[in-house]
Amino acid sequence: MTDHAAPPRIRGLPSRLLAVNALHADHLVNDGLAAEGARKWHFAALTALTAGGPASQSDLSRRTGIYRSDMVAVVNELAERGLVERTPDPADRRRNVITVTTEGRAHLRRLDTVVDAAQDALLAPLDADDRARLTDLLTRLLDHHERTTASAAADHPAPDAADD
Amino acid sequence: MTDHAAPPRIRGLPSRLLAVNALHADHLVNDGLAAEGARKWHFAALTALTAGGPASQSDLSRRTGIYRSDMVAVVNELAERGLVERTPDPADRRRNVITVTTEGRAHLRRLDTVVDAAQDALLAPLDADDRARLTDLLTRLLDHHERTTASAAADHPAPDAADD
DNA sequence: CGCATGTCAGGGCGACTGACATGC
DNA sequence: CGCATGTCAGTCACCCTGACATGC
Repeated sequence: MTDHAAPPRIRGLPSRLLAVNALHADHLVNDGLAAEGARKWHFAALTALTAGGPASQSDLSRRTGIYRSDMVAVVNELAERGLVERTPDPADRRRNVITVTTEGRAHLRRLDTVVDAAQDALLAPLDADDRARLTDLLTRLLDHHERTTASAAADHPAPDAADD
Repeated sequence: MTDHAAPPRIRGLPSRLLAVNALHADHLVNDGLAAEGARKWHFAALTALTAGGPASQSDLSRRTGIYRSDMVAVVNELAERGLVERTPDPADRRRNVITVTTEGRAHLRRLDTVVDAAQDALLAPLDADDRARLTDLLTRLLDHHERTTASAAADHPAPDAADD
């Protein structure tokens, strides 16, 4: 082979490494979820609801990092499939209270295994120690940038669970 | 504060950590480049050209990870601004040979400092050792998945410089 | 012939911005 | 009054799939 591979300058750029790896990770997760007829947002919303209890759409938006405007469609889809219920909040008539159904919980259980499998495929080349190191480093990065971003911004949710 | 933060289950998912951090990184890089009137692709293409020498658009596509179909627009924009030149290849009349101009090199020098600054902002919370660790882990992940993906796929470029 | 190149047309998804009616 | 909520409409970048004409 000649010398025309991608320049190391660009290959090793942290921002690029993050982007490309995130792409691969996304494919793994999306492919898995697609097999169950779901997408990242369904998983994120169901997880947030199961872990944090019933919530308004705005709450859900903040918990998951999905925009309020996009949350409408997500809840619609989940509701159509009977995975959540959307009922008006008697205490605050602006709100809908979103609740997971029993089927929703069952569905989430299946999604969980699929997502776990994807994480495993993603991290395949790393042993347990390296996985922990990577998670730790990424978490520290995230915390830092969430803190930094926190000051600005009013409408958009704290980038929380933009991804699976 | 109450207990309604994002569920740890989702917060700590490697695929999500990658996605959210990649988003932050993208913003940093894009904002920096925007100040110079450029975008990721411009930087990627100019870098590849400068490092690897003149190339056809297909070559460039393979080097950078930008799809052939999208490369057209990138080269158009760079050419309009006089940063590259597109000349027919006499040896193979299907091809255009793309060459960086002097202005292109000067421009890239400015982009380089901007991108470096973005990397620095991105990695701010990590010391030199941790940065090296992170880069190493991400590189290993990338190598693994490139190898795995390599078997399939014909048309699309090896995901190389999809970012910045 | 099969294969590569440049080009265009277009789909799909996700991030993101407004605006607006309703209700607090 | 200002502010939050749910909703709709729509932009933009990126990822990705064809298809097609030309030339090797």
